[in-house]
Amino acid sequence: MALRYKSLQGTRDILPGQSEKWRYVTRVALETAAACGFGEIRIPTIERTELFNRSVGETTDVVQKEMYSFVKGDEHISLRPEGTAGTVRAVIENNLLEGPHPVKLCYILSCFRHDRPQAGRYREFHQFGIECLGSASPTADAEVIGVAWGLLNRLGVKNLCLEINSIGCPDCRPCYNEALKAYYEGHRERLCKTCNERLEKNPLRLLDCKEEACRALAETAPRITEYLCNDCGEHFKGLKTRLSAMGLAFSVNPFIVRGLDYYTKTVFEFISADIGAQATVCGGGRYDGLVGELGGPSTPALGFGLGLDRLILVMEAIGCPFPELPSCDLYIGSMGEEANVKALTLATGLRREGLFVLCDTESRSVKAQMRYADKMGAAYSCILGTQELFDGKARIKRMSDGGQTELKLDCEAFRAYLCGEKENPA
RNA sequence: GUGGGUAUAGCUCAGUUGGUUAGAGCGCCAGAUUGUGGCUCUGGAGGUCGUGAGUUCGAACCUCAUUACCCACCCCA
Repeated sequence: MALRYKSLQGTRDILPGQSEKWRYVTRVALETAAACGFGEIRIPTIERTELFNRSVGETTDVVQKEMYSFVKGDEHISLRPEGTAGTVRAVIENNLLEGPHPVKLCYILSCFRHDRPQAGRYREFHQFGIECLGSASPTADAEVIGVAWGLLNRLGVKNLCLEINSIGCPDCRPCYNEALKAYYEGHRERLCKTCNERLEKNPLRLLDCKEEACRALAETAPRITEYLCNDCGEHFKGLKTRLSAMGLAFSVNPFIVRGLDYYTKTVFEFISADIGAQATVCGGGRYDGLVGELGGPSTPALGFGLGLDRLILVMEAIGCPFPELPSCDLYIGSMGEEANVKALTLATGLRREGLFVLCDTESRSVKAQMRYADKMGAAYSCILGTQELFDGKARIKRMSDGGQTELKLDCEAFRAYLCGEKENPA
């Protein structure tokens, strides 16, 4: 069959069977955040393009080649490529910083980036994120990382590596950049083509190049941890102390730099070995300059984005348990018009009592109806015909062993029987 | 944006050196004497072999192009 319409490249449908996993993961995420005081915020999918240029960074790949942007009237608009920019905009616009500090928010949203899709990378992808604004303390950093850690633990994801780094602040990073440039200048001919270009604009990026030669050079490059100013150094030390005290295993990876321009001081990633090359399940860090940059009061802040698509891939890869699907309590089959109406009214009454009840809509044979009940996984079934209507009684059948019980043909009798059986399964 | 791989039924896949009406398993629908599922048996529906050209007497198979998917680069969640 030639399909007339297909979903766009890099987008996908999440069907029943899969969607329950998403509901479970998002519920646990919001609960975990709520327990640390993060309230849910819902923000628009579209914002002014300028907002992302400003926050994510004019020179980043995300802004330069991955944003879905369009012009409507005289407005330049983009689908959000991440959640932090819109959240910070909302915080400023709604004066949340006038309230108690820190301001703690979380969200579940989809983001859009025009990348080439591959394993764990989609053009529309989903994030759970949290943002904590108004605290400069390493305690805030530890708490934010702790939320991601707590969520992963509750979901049974125990095999991610937490890697942290500090990329300094406007006081100390320029010195480090200079040191990096000086180091690499002497090795230009050994660097790959893109790294030669990166050397001018953003030397930090040379550190996470995957080319063999570049990696070798990165090994002996100056370490940012040795160039941090006193404030950044103390902050990083404070974070490590707190993570250890919380029992979070981490490693310092001096090669973690992030692709968004707004990060300062702490950056971190949770990395999986089970889902292919796109291994970062959660990434985040501090962005002390962003609120001011977007026109708000100068405010230290940090947050993370956690990729739900990748998280669920990891959970499936390592066999994490998901809650069982609700199962059908009763299938009510019927023969003939009158019985069909009776089956529907009985089902309606039982559903009102919270039971999961199916009934026939196709007027199929009894055999076909029973097959259907079996395929739907009904725990009990019953067939209504003229005899049952005449007697005011019907036999209900336990599908697991075929045992039958006669019941009065009314909602209360069925409810009492089914609930009794649920409490004391045979 | 750059590479590599793949494309046959709803799903997973066969399809011999190019040779008649293109196959299996699973799934779906139905039947196996009266109104009862699972196991078994039988039957049915469902494919212009991703799309478009070309080579050939003849193409699912060979060539080219194109699209989509998968994987990797890049980037990041």
